[in-house]
Amino acid sequence: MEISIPNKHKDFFHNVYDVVRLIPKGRATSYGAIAKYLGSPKSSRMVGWAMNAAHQFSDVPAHRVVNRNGMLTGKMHFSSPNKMEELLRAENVHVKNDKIIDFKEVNWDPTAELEL
DNA sequence: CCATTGACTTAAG
DNA sequence: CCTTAAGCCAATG
Repeated sequence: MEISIPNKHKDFFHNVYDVVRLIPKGRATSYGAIAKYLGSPKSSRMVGWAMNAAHQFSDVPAHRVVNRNGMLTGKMHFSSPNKMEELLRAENVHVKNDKIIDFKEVNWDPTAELEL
């Protein structure tokens, strides 16, 4: 029987996964930052969609990807609604009221860090 | 093919 | 900082 892996080697999704894997521990980035790094600043939603499929990969720390406001918008998509928050907290990232405290300090911009 | 939805972003108040 | 409205793009029905 065939494996249910939806994709192969398109680009956007694969690209997103690569960037997310590069996010340092204890850091976080936003969907828009990734989208912008990929050349489509307006495709922030697509990044989120890609992350939804990213759960198939163990190397993609989706918990390090939050929205621009530092809010854990995707927490409900994890195995448990609290899983994302715990993962972040385990990396010394303080989360309060479903959003990252001092997000500006833990924010990791691929465009700046990777110096495209 | 058209309509709806969504792990978003930006702008305006 | 919070709310509302509009824009954007692909997947899904």
